[in-house]
This record gives sequence, C-alpha cells and structure tokens, in this order.
Amino acid sequence: MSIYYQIYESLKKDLSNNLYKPGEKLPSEKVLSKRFGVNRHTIRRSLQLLKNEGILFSKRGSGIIVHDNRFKYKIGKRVRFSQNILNENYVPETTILRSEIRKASKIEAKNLEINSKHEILLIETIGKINNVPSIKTKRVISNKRFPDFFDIFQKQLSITKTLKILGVNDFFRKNTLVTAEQADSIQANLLHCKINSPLLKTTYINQDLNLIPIEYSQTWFVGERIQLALEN
Amino acid sequence: MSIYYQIYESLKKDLSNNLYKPGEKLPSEKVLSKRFGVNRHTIRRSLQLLKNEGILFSKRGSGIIVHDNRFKYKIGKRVRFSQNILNENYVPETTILRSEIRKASKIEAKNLEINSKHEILLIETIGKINNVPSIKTKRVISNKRFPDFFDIFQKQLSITKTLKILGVNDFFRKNTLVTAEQADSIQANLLHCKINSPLLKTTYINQDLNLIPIEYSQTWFVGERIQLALEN
DNA sequence: TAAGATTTGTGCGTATGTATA
DNA sequence: TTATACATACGCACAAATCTT
Repeated sequence: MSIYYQIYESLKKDLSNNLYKPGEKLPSEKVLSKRFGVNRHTIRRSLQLLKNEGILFSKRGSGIIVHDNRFKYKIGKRVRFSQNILNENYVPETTILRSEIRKASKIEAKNLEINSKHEILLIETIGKINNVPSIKTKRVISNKRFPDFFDIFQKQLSITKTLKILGVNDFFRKNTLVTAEQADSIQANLLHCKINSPLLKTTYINQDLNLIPIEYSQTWFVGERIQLALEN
Repeated sequence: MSIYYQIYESLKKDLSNNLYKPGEKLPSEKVLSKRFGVNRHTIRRSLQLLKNEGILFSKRGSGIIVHDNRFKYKIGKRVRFSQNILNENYVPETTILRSEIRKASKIEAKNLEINSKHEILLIETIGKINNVPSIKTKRVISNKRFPDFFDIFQKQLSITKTLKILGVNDFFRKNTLVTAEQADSIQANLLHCKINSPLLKTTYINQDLNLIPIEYSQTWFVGERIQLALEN
C-alpha cells in the first residue's frame, strides 16, 4: 500500500481514538512530515483524504483543525434558520414537503390564541445544511391573519422574509420545549438517518413585538449531526 | 482564482457540453498539460476534483474515462431489485416508508383479479443504491391471499424472499408500462432529487407460474441516476 | 509471445504566494 | 514586523498497469 494511504489510515485511527479532539489543531504539516519521515506533499495527500471526508478542515496561515461534525444550531430569543447556518459558513436550503389549510385543533387554537373555528395554514418543510437534509419543521399559522402566507413563502422559502413582506419586521420565541424522539421510517428517509436514531424535537411559539403568537411549530433535528446551543 | 480550479471549471463545462461522452477517454494528462500550458501535477489536481464528483474515473496504464453515472436497471421477464444491483457490484438497501390495509379500489381489484370487496395490503418502500435513495415503489397485494405478507416482508425486506417463504418460488412480469413524471416536493425529498426533475415510472403486474397476479405495483426511478434496460 | 511505448500513480525537492499568529 | 502555516505550481524520477508493435 502507498505511503500516503498508510499515513491516512494511521491519522484516521488517531482521530477516532480522540487523540486529536474536535476543534483542536493537528500538528503542522512540517511537524507531521518529519514525524512520519516523508515529504510535506505526501502528508498533504493523506490530509486531503481526511478533508474530503469532512473530518478535518484547514485554515491557511493557521493550521489544520479537527471538525466537530455536529452542527451547532443556536436557539435563543431569535431563531433564524438560514442565518444560523450562513453564520457558520454552511449553505442552507429549504424545501417544502406539503401544505394544508384546515380548521385548527384545540391545541393549535390555544397556542395561537385564535378561535378554534378559524382556519390554519400548515406547512411542512425540510431544512438542508450543505445539501444534507437534517431538519424537519411543521408550522401552524393562522390563515385568517396571514391569508397570503403560503404564496409568499413558496417564493421566498424563508419565514423571516415572508413575515417581513407581510409587515412583521421582527419576531421572537415565546418559549421552546426540547424533547427526544426516535425517527420513524418516513422521518428516517426524509432526514437521511436510520430508523430509531435519536431526533431532537423542539416545540415552540414565535410571537411578534405585541406578544401576539405568529406560529406554533415543531422542529425535528437529526441528533447525530446537530446539537442545540441554548442561549438567553 | 487558482489555475487548477480554472482548468477544472473548463473541463467540467466541456463535459457538460458532452464534448467528452460517457464511456469515452479524455486526452492523456500529458496532452492536457501541454494544451493548458501547465505542469502535469496541476492538471492532475483539476482531474482529481472531477473524480471526487464521480464524473471521471481513471485506470492506471489506460487513461481517464468519463463515468456513465446512470445505473442500468434491467427490466425483463424477471425483475429482482436486490439482484439487479448486486449484479453490478453496488449495494442495495430497502426501507419501508409506510403500509396500509384497506379495501381494494376498482383498478386494483381488476388488476389483481380479486373481488373489490377484498382487502389489499399496500406497501411503500424506498430502494437505495450505494446508500443513495433512487427508487420508490408502491405495491398492492391481496391481503386475503397473503395475510402474513407484511410481517415477513418487514424482516426480509425482499419481495423475492418473502414470496419464497409464502410458497411462491418464482414469479414474473405480466406486463410493464413505462411513463415519465415530474417529481413533486415529497418525492424530491425522499428520492434526493430536485423538484420537477424527471422520474421514470413503471406500472406493472407480477404473476406466479399459474398466471395469477401477485402484485400490482408502481415504481418511480430518478431519471438522472437510473436508466431502464428493457429485455425480452 | 515479448519488448517497448504510453499512461496513470506515487514520492521527493524547490520556490513562491497568502493568510494567520 | 517577523515568523509560521497552509496553498499553489513547477520539475524530476520511478513504479505499476496497460496498450501497441
């Protein structure tokens, strides 16, 4: 077997043994090349394989850093999907799974503080991080208050932008509940994880500046890829 | 932008313009490096990116070949999902999306040659090739004839194996209809393709040696990744 | 069949650019 | 400002597999 591949396997083993921990730097290419007794280019080829696998990433002038694969999803007063992901230099994408207009259930009406005779708009979406589906959201919104919500959302694919167009310039969390669930078969396929693998589920209400509820929603995160960072 | 990246983009453009066709060889690294006026290593880096994307692959001593990414799925008298994929040295996997027992529709009853009062078992599955979901199947089976079908299928995850256990040692296609559809949002997410991207849809009946229908089913294939190879 | 040419794979060395510490 | 660290690019040499004569 080639030298660079042996070194790759050796480094990978060290990484899986947590010899180098997520967020930490590896020794420099110069040090590694001396340690393994090879040219720097040879080490670079080994490292490239680990970068391709997303285990490492490099910063020019700084060093090579062990990737913490779990995405740190910030949950605070203002939770913004796309912004959260762009802030960490990843690429966000939202796709619509389905939508529905129907009468509110008791719980939905209570949480949205609307009459239970009123209709709600339900939207289910998949959120992707770097093209990997990892977040599923089910939103319930008053259809009476925002009759054009879906039409706009379909084009914008962003809650923040849609609400802005509808005149809601800011909104924030009233509360957030975090629970754990197991993925069922449909969720496993949609979220690209295995059946029964753990999901983080958040249930929350977003309200406007007048404290009026806008949406009552639930979001599922793939536990293996995402960690929730709670803020004040 | 770096030279190797510009060359990568140039080659990628040529490939998408079908200047080099699937199965064909590219000019050798030596020729390419002279053509672009760079060192051979520089060309190799450009090519490596295209190899990583699965667009090219190389054979030592032979050359660099344009990959035909589309999987050749054989449709003939006997169609066997797992075997089809194993035969081409890929890894098959089946996951269950959902199942349902209900009364047969008129069309289902007619195609299964059963009384329309009878119940049918509906199973929706996702078929993966090398872990990439690319095939969705919706099967309708007589629940009266095979009351234990789902219990067995759930463990076996194979129609062939399930039927064998149920005493049906062989089965074959009565007919197959091929049509084209566009992926809707749910299909796009399940099959990891874009909305409106083309799907190949087959509608067919599998029957046993006594010509009695076993299943009336529909299968969707992602057109970008799969081509159907019709056999006699 | 065998020898030689071609083509990709691996490895080292050197030099310079660019970003960070 | 200086030193360090990663990024890019060229050149040389040889190995390994394949193709051609």
